[in-house]
Parts: sequence; C-alpha cells; structure tokens
Amino acid sequence: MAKATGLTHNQQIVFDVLSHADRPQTAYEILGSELAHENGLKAPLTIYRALEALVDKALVHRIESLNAFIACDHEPHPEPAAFLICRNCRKTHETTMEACSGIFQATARQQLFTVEQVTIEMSGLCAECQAQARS
Amino acid sequence: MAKATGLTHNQQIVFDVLSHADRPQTAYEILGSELAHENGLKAPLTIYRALEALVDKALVHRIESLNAFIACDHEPHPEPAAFLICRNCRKTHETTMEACSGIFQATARQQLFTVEQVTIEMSGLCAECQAQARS
DNA sequence: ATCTATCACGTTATGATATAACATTTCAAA
DNA sequence: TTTGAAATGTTATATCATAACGTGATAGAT
Ligand SMILES: [Zn+2]
Ligand SMILES: [Zn+2]
Ligand SMILES: [Zn+2]
Ligand SMILES: [Zn+2]
Repeated sequence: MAKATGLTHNQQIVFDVLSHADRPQTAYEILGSELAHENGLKAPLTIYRALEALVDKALVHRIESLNAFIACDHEPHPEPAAFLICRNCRKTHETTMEACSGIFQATARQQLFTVEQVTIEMSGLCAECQAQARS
Repeated sequence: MAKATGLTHNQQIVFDVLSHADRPQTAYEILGSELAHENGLKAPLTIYRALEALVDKALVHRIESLNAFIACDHEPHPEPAAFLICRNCRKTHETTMEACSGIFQATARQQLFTVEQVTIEMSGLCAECQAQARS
C-alpha cells in the first residue's frame, strides 16, 4: 500500500479506500464504503472527481473491463501496466509490460498513431478460484 | 467487411450496422441507426442480445474503453486483437498481437492464472487527427 | 400430427455507471 | 486585502446494461 502526498482531502479518502480494498472498487462501491461515508463523501461526482485526479497522478488505475478502480501496486509509473483479473472473485494482479512496449510502439508507428494510453487486461481464473472449482 | 453466416435476423442487422460503420458504435448508437429502426429493432435489450451472440461468435469485438462494438476486420480469430483508438475521432484500427502472446502467457503462468480473454487497447491520436491538430 | 424442449425475441421496468450545470468554499499568490 | 484558480457541494440528467417474464418459432421424439 503506497503512501501518497499532495492529495486533497477527498482524494486522500478515496485513495485510502482503494488502498485497503483487496480488489478493484467501482465508484459506487467507494461511495458506499464506511470510510467515504464517515468523511462526508456522499455524491457520485465527488468520488469521480477524486478518482480522475488520482488516475492523473498515476496513483490509481482504471480497470476498463470492470468499470472499477485499483490503487497502483508500485511506485507511480508512466509505463503501461497489465492486469490479471479473476472473473470469479475479481481479485486483480498488477504487473508491468515493459517487454511489450517495443511491439506496441512499432504497431502504432506503422499506423502513424500516437499512443497516449495503453490498456492491457487479461480476464480469467486466479489460482484460488481454479482450485475451488476443482474441489 | 467480412461476411457472416448462421446469424439470426437481429444478429444480421446488428452485424450489418457495425460492418458499415467507420468507427465503433455503442449499443444505443446501433439502436438509433436507420437500419435497426427500419427492421423493427427498438429495444436496447434486443441490441445487447444480438451483440452478445456476435461477440461469442468472434464476429464482433467489444471495445472496453469506449463501451462500444466493432465488426472484426479479419476472419474470425481466437487470438487476441489489439486496437488503436483515436480519442478525437474514435476511428479504430484492429491488429493482432501474436508477438505478445508468449509474454502474456508467461506472465499469467507465473501467477498460476488461467487467461480466458485478453483486452489490448491503445488510445491516442490517429494520423489524420494529428495533422488536423497541427494545421 | 402433436407434444415438448429449446432458443430467439418482445416488452416493461429497473439497475449501474458517468457527467452537465451551476453555486459555494478554500486558500494561497499578488 | 484582493482576487483568481482549484476544489468542493448540490441537483439533475445522460448513458450504459440487465432482470423478469411472457410469447412465438423451430425441431426432434413420440
Ligand atoms: Zn501501477
Ligand atoms: Zn479468483
Ligand atoms: Zn478481430
Ligand atoms: Zn482521429
């Protein structure tokens, strides 16, 4: 759970909620959390604004295929992350994809496309849920 | 624009709409299209059901970061596709990512994770929109 | 031929995700 | 102290997606 500085009050609350969660949280799940409620965050827009700022600061990643958000596992990083997302328990593992950066860049360059943002998400079953399925 | 067989009436309509579109379409954009309207498709669920079947058949891909759908550029393929998505005009280029498959598999294997679905989306500016921005 | 299981489809309602518009507060730089 | 930018509050609304339940077409079994 990374520490963060220079956050506003609302951003800090939202970041704390995500940092303590063991899987990605939707904006409305964050809104419904005890921590958010205790601190007076009670409108969706409040959450979305904080999330936008946190994503800009690269402290939080948006998981597109879940419409949810997860605190970054590492120090804030510009390079693309990849996520292994369990479709059963939603637990999500973050990893970097440096090995693919060159391939992505080459692909984009071929199309004269300027990449600003890369999303890599792999959905499937985590080890625990596979074991559970077998039992 | 690929041809498709074994589609139901609704699926064929939705597929035709996507095939003629020059960029990904949301379910509600499809719903609002002339072709859909002419053919009596008038409820969101009708569109979503057809889309689900088309995605299952791999004739259509879902673009997670747009909540939209695009007809597959190629013959139906099981291997993951990657998309270059212009944030300005939304035009989207599909390409395959065979070069990354090994890396993805290795990453998953390390976590004992079974991958079922891979999403690769790159957002940025297409060549046309870059030129336009400069002028 | 008709029964029955299955699948696609229709219809209505509702749930879930996200943003627009505008007012107010905060707070630090000038 | 003024004042301007950023953050926040509040209300309303837009956008995306599915639940629940009923109907009609199709096809194999009897
Ligand atoms: Zn990260
Ligand atoms: Zn799991
Ligand atoms: Zn494809
Ligand atoms: Zn463009």
